[in-house]
Formats: sequence, structure tokens, C-alpha cells
Amino acid sequence: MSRKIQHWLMKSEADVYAIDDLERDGTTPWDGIRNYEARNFMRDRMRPGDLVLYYHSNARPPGVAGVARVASEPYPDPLQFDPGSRYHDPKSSEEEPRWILVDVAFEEKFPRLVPLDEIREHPKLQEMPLLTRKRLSVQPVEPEAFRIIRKLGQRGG
DNA sequence: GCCAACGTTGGC
DNA sequence: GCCAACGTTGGC
Repeated sequence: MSRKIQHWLMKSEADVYAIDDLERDGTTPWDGIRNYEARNFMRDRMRPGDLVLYYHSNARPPGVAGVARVASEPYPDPLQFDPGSRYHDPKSSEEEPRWILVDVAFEEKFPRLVPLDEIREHPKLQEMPLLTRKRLSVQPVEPEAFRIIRKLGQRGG
């Protein structure tokens, strides 16, 4: 019996790596996450096939731009071992890596961005960590919230 | 570019 | 283990 897929939201700065970049690349390692809670979700709970709302932060307006898919098992973020990287972590080691990531793959770009304002105003989306946990860049999403947001992105209001 | 929110670090 | 200082996120 196969595991049920889970749903997630991952934030990316729109001017750094937007959904168009993911579409071009096909797959990308979700590197540079240096928050323990976000790491724990990737390390302990994400598995290939899980679906991800792709959120543009630092955008005007910010919002969900499309859907991605978890495309690998969790593995150590290579940048933590690279002294030249801004994500280098001298306290981490190959034997005991501190930062774990997954690859994500492009799934779909919405015809229309679902803006943060709209999520904030939707009566069924009030409980989303996106609204209550401002700084968490990787977070779980309830199946119903995922469905609502995808529908908004695919068909408009 | 500003700055509030909030997670992390480090001295004690 | 507390908590002030610090650094970063991310909306505006």
C-alpha cells in the first residue's frame, strides 16, 4: 500500500528563483534553507510525489504562482560544505550534515497568480501557516487549502 | 528602502 | 537556561 501524498507550500523570492526559472530548469535542489523547522519538514515528512504550492515572496504582489512536486528523497544540502557559498555552515560536516533538502520539479504554472491578499481574505484559508507563521518558508498545507488555491489559480476567482 | 516580526546566537 | 543583541524575512 502506498503512502498518501502530502501538500506543502514553499517560498521563493520572485527575483531570485521564480516559477519560470523552475519551468526552464525542470528540477532544482531546494538549497539554502537555514531554518530548522523548514528543514525538519523536508527531512522528515516530504517524499517524492508530494505536491507543493510555489509561492513568490518579495514580489508585487506576493502570492502562489503555481505547483511543483517533490522530486527526490531528502539528502544533504551541498552548499553547507562549500566555503565559498553564503550558505556554508562551518559547524556541519559530511559525516553529520546539518542541512537537508529535497529536489523539486516543475508541475504547472497558474494562468493567474493567487495573491496573498486573496488568501488572507478567504474564509477557508485563515488557518494557513502562511498567514500565521510569517517567516516559515517551508510549511504544510491542508488538502482542502491546496485544492482551493489551485482552483483559484487555474480558473480565477 | 523601511522596519516589524521573529528565529538564532552567545554571554552569563 | 535565560534573555539581550543580532540578523534575516518578507510585506509594504
